[in-house]
Amino acid sequence: MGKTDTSVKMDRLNECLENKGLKSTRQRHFIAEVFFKTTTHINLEELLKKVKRKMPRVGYATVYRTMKLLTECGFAIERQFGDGQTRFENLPDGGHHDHMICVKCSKIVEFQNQMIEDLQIETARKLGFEVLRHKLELYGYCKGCAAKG
Amino acid sequence: MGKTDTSVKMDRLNECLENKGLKSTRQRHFIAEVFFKTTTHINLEELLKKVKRKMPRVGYATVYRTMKLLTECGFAIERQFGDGQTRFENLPDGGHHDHMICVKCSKIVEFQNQMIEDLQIETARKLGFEVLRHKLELYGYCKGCAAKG
DNA sequence: AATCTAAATGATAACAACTTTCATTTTCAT
DNA sequence: ATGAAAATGAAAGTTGTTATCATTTAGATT
Repeated sequence: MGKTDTSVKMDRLNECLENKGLKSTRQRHFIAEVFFKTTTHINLEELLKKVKRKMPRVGYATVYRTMKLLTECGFAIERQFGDGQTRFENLPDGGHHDHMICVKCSKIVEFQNQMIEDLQIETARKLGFEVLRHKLELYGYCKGCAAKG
Repeated sequence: MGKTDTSVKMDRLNECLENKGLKSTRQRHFIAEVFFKTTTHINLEELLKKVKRKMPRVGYATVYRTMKLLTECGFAIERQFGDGQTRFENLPDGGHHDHMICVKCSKIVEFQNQMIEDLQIETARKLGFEVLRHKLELYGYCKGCAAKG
């Protein structure tokens, strides 16, 4: 068994810090580590809580700044699902994906459809736009909630 | 020449107010009128400014409440493009549309592609989701900005 | 037309999430 | 070990949104 996914990311992060001339601190490392292990769309409050379990003295500002850094370095993606909170998600290994959000139970399901992506680029091109990134969210009822009513 | 688009909407708004047992006030009428005439994705601050030009005593809260009402009644759609502000857009006559946002000059272009919409519904269905509404935003360079570099 | 009552308004306070500031602590090159 | 530059943590400041409350107004009822 080789290196874990998280430890590979940690190496890449250290590299990134060095390139930017930033210092390698215990807090940054630990916050990044905790974040890399998440699989949900976590907000700062929740992430801070997780971090504090092992490093109780860490403040909100440090988590905020670290996530800003991880976003800049391309490790995290910021998402806003309309509830007024910014959520962070790990850059998915399997490339970009989109989201379906259940308006009843708030379940978030990820999906990917290459044909939609291609059509987006094509549609944009016709209008003279060059697409860098996009955001697609489907709101509706998940299987369970649709069944109930 | 018949009724203007705005005056038709005003009639429908009055009907809607009556149905809800709400009062028909000068402020509500004027704010709605100003909003109906906009073609951009306006935020509350900007809308308030426009309203104050003719009714200087109107407060932020009234504009806020009126837009909430117009959204409930289906006259306006709330949009969030990630800059931390809620923007309002008139319900388009030609049905739903999506947005392309230039990351350089902030230009917003609207577009519509039925095939993308169909694919969304189809993709969702495969995952047991029933789509009520969606949000699709393409971020990139507009014609002008792409040309400049 | 005057009166009444519930609703709307406008000023302002409260709130929530995000961002900055600054004194203190830590990293890391010397 | 030492010192300069950067990071941290606590707290204050921002910004946009929402709620509160005394006053005003719409519209029904005398």
